[in-house]
Amino acid sequence: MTETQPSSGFQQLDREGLVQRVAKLLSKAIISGQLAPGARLSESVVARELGVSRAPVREAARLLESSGLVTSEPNRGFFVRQVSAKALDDLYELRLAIETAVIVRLVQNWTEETDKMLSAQVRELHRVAIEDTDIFTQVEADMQFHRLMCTGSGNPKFLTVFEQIAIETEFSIMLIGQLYDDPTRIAETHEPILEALRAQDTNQAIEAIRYHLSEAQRIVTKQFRLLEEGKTSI
Amino acid sequence: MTETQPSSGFQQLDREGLVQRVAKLLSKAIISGQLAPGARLSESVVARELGVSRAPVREAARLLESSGLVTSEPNRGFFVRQVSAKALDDLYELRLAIETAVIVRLVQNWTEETDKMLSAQVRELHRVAIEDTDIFTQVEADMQFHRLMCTGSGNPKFLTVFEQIAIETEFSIMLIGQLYDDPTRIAETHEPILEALRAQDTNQAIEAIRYHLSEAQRIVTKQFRLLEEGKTSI
DNA sequence: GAATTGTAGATTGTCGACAATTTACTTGAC
DNA sequence: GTCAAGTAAATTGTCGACAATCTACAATTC
Repeated sequence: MTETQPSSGFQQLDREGLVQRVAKLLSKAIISGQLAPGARLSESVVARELGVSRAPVREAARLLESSGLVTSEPNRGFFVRQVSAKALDDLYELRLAIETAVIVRLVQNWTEETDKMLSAQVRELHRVAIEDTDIFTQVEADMQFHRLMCTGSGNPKFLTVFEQIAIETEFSIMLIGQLYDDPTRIAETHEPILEALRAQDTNQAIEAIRYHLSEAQRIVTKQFRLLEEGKTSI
Repeated sequence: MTETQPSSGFQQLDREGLVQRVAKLLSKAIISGQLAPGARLSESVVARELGVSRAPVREAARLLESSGLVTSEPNRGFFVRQVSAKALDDLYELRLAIETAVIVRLVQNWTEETDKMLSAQVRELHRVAIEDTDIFTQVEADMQFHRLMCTGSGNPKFLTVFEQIAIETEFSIMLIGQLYDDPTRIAETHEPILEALRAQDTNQAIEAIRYHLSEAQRIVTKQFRLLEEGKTSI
């Protein structure tokens, strides 16, 4: 309707506003650990630093608040979220609930398309495990697999919730610093999930995701509790 | 630490900022149907109407966006969310996933306190069903029961997600206008849930919530699809 | 007449300034 | 020395104004 042009593959150029750019920068800064948990997020400082006014910074901060990276107290401002081991456990419990439901639907809605995407992502997981040692890339690839599952489920609400979970998970993992002793091991625990899905075996897929998540949780929380012993709160 | 006073039950007075008040007003306006779905949410109009500047209105709108009541398009502004029958189905599916997980934990964490709260809420449900015919009150009471379940689960993440679900559900129900043919019937389907929880019977509780939600969904979507036939989109 | 281009009005995006509130420090009383 | 009250600096909350962008309609071309 709107596009009647011959359309010679022009790629949509960045139409994202200042707010989203600020939000992206801030979340990178937080996730990468430049801004320590609990640290005050001064509007004026951030604004000055980025060369913008406070208004877009405020909006970006509100955005991050809704995605769980920062908290806000009235008349006191924004703070980088504190994460506790308990919160991490809670997060994984929520994640299991969501992803279990996702799998049920995913088996119903299984398509060639989804199969391809997930297979490719498993290969990607192995690639980054071998080639790349950057934690951020590894975690991102891991999350992308689960994100694709949500997308394939056909229920966009699942993706919405997962997006929040993903941000918070990444945040926590980045805090720990080094995550996987053996990245290929994580890549491998994704395979049983995909196989069970392909075989349309819901129960086995659920079992596989349960194992995968509990493995991830075990590794993460172990590291995390180690960290917590040092500091009073992380 | 901060409270060393004798503390003779002073109720915390409104320390909520202008933003939250605007947000509350807007969401009331949206949920009550004053602002039709799809309608533009003009910042200047709202600001003028409420006698405030645009800044707090913008922030409030962003808040509502994160809770799913409004959507935003860059450089075009905010719009009241459109709801479809499909979206409602998706919402109930998500809700089932969450509440099932909540029940599992709730059985583990069962306390006298929780028992009391839920019992009282069931009584409240019956009360509003008989005395009050106001839909908003009825739906609010219904939601409160489920909110209490989330609180009692001990996992605050569940409550966070449910809060969003609740807002969107209330929104959809208000759109329909008249919801329950028989409000006492809805009140009654809460009882088996509570009984199963009290008996620490996880499976039966899950079965009960599944029945309750599918009942609710059936009623809501039936009404909804009826409405959708009239208008092209609601 | 249909489609494209140009233009005016309205709306959102961003800004700098002022008011309200909090925080950190100093002062004073016991 | 400890606690309370008072005060100044810093920070957030709100505002009105200007710039960038979109929308709708008029003018122009084929």
